[in-house]
Amino acid sequence: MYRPKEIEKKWQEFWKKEGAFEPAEAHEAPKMYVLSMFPYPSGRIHMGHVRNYTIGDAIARYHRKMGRNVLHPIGWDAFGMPAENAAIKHKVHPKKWTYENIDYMRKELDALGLSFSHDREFATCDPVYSKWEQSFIIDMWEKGLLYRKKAAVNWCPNDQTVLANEQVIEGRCWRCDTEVVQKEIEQYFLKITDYAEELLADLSKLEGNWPNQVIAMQRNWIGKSEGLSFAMQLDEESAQKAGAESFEVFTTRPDTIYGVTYAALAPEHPIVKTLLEKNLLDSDAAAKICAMQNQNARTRQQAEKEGLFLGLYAIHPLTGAKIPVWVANFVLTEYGSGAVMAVPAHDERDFEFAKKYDLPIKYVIKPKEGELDTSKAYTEPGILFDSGEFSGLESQEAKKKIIAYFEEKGLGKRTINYRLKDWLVSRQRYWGTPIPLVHCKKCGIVPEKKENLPVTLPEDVEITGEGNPLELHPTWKKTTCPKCGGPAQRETDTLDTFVESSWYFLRYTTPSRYWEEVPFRKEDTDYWMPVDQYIGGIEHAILHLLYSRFFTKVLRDLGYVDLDEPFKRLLTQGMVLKDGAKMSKSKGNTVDPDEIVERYGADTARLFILFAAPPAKELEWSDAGVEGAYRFIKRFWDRSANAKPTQTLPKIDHRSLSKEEKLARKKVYEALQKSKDVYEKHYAFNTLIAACMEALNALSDQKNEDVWTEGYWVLTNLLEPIIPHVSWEIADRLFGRANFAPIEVAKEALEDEAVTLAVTVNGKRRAEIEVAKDASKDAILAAAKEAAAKWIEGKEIVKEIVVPGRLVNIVVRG
RNA sequence: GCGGACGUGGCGGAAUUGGUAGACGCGCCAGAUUCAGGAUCUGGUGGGAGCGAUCCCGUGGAGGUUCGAGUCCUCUCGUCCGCACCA
Repeated sequence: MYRPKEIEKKWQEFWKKEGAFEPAEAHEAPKMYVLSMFPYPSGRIHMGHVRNYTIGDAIARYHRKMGRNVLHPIGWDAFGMPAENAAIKHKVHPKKWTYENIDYMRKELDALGLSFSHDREFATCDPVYSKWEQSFIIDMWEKGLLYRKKAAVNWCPNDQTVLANEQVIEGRCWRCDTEVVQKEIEQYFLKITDYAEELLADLSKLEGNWPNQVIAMQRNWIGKSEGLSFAMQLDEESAQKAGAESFEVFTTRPDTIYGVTYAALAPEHPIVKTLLEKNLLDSDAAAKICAMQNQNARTRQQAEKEGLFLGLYAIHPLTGAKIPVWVANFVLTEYGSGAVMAVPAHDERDFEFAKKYDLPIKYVIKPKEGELDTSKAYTEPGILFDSGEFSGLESQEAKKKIIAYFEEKGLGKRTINYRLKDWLVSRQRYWGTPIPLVHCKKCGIVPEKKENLPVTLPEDVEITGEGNPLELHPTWKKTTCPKCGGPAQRETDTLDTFVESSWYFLRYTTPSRYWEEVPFRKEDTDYWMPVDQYIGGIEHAILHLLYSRFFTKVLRDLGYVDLDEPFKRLLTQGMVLKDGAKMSKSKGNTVDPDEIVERYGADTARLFILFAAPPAKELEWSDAGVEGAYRFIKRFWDRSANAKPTQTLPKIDHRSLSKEEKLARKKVYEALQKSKDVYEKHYAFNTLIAACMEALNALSDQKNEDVWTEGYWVLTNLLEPIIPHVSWEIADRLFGRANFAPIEVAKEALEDEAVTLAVTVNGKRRAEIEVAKDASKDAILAAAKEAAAKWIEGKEIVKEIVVPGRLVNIVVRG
């Protein structure tokens, strides 16, 4: 009788007692670092976690059984706003709430039989973790990679904090979905833009090992574009009005420069501000511009193109023509220089704007073939005309020559622009890593001395949700200046929690007893890094994965690691759906993992999740499917009675077996052969499970005890990563687990002496023939013609094709 | 608009370099067992025609390459995801 509860409890206790999953500290055996993204301790695990950790666990267990030194750690991404929200709502301290959640969730994960190293477990809110994070932050400050500036930032009015660009989804807060507003405050930024080029270039190293989608998303996010930037000179009168001689513009289409008929500034452009301050625009115009400025990013995106003439004229740098200068709502202040040269003939946006305000449209590029259609913008490359000395050139060539001309004459220069912006890392929240900086009236902003780290959070705080508790604390921020010793104030901002998750994978490489002395040991990161297989949700395609790549490069340049990229292979697992929608509390379509484990056992939950869909695809929850998984395990358990205990793989004389016995062996070894690709290459666990099911079905059609025994020897090995508890129990009873090691494929079991070939006539399947494995082509053809006589009779045979082991195709005519 | 993924039975999904489409599981049908229900076991199950051996049609659609296409090429329709006035 299969009793999952007893078996699972037994082995979970055994694994714990034995410390069965701690990696060897010696750096001798070939290593395998398998990592599922660590969870936020929200309170309870959900099916997404179960899927994430089951996939990682299957991979880790496989490699362990193959004799590799496997690092498969777990930890807790423990800082963050939900803890504060819980504090506000339930009057419980964030620290208490967080650590209690961790204790509960650890039990839930253990109940799934996940083979984690528990020695290396930590929470990112542990002060001993903050200590090193603060140390890195100080290094970055000293290197100028962390800096402070006043900036218009994304402010979430609900969470009372700033958000990074990456955390604003369609104009709303990524966490609470509140509409984000703009606010100007002093903030800390990490200079991720210094690494834009390398972050972009190194994506090509990840190709083939990371999903294309993630690579494409990061490329797009970094958003590199090359072109020409130059100064548009204002005429004398305009310069006086604007209080500026010129303004900078950027274009990726210098080949269209002779088609410039106007210029457009962003509503926030300094020249526009000056005009407003000097009251040089009439009240209607001023009101209109203010309205544009006050539109948030989201509504502006959807708004119709709007603008107005500023009464200024610029000089075309090549033709000397007078170019009217407009303000326009479609010009983004944060990209490039916040101003554009407009070429309505060859840019859709400029065209739309020109049509609306009746501005001239001048075509200067024509297609290589065919007519120019002047009812719309022609945005493709082509041949230049009406472009002075550049007329007749192709776009590509003209771009180069025009940039060269500008550089030669000192008018402008070749420029690369990125969409990526510096990472805003400060948060006005309590439950985060304190930024280890001190404000001194005399010395300015000074880093805390490293020997004083960590700067820890005060515990006696009241969290109300209004303002920053560190700012409001009566004494915490009072300190002395690390430089001059005078009175000073601590920085009260804390770090974005994505900083913690940007290096946690390095921490795991070093045994916990060193954690007080070092963030991680170089010898350990040299051995373990990069992570061989990283597994997590696609929602981290940009945020976490880009920040981690950045941090790795920074830590490399600071001398901590010798590594360019942290994650060698990435698997983004699909969502878990119920009734076609993502499981969520608000939709009320969740399935509680604890209930499934309680009812069927962890092995059933794991089997169902790995069988129902390949890991990268969405997985539709099915109660009937879970029942099916449970039935399979029960059969697997019950039929193990057909095998006999042994310490060695039985020797079988293959030739003496019956057809059914041979087929059973074949299915068993086919599954074994498949397992290598599944566990090491494509992770299509569903197909391996199907192969094991076929093998069990085939074993059940015969009665040979040795074949049964051999079958279980192989199948408990293959299924151990997927359904570990029942596999350990059976393998322990039958084989003393002697089979938990690499197994050789018995080649004779895979080679049939007779093969079945399909006979097709003109590609249509007509018959089947059975021929000896080594039958000659002539013999096969003769058999095929006999079997397909009915379709060949009276017709001329044009061609005969024999595909060994597959089919025969006879092509006839008439 | 740009980028990515994808489209196969009632459902989830299988199908090496092009080589017997629908493995495996769910569901459904029938039978066995059981006091009953449930559970278990055995068999069947793409659609259509026929008593039947058999035949025809079938991988979103239309073409093409090929002895042979779910797989390759062209066009087209549709779904999902990400980014989006980025000059």
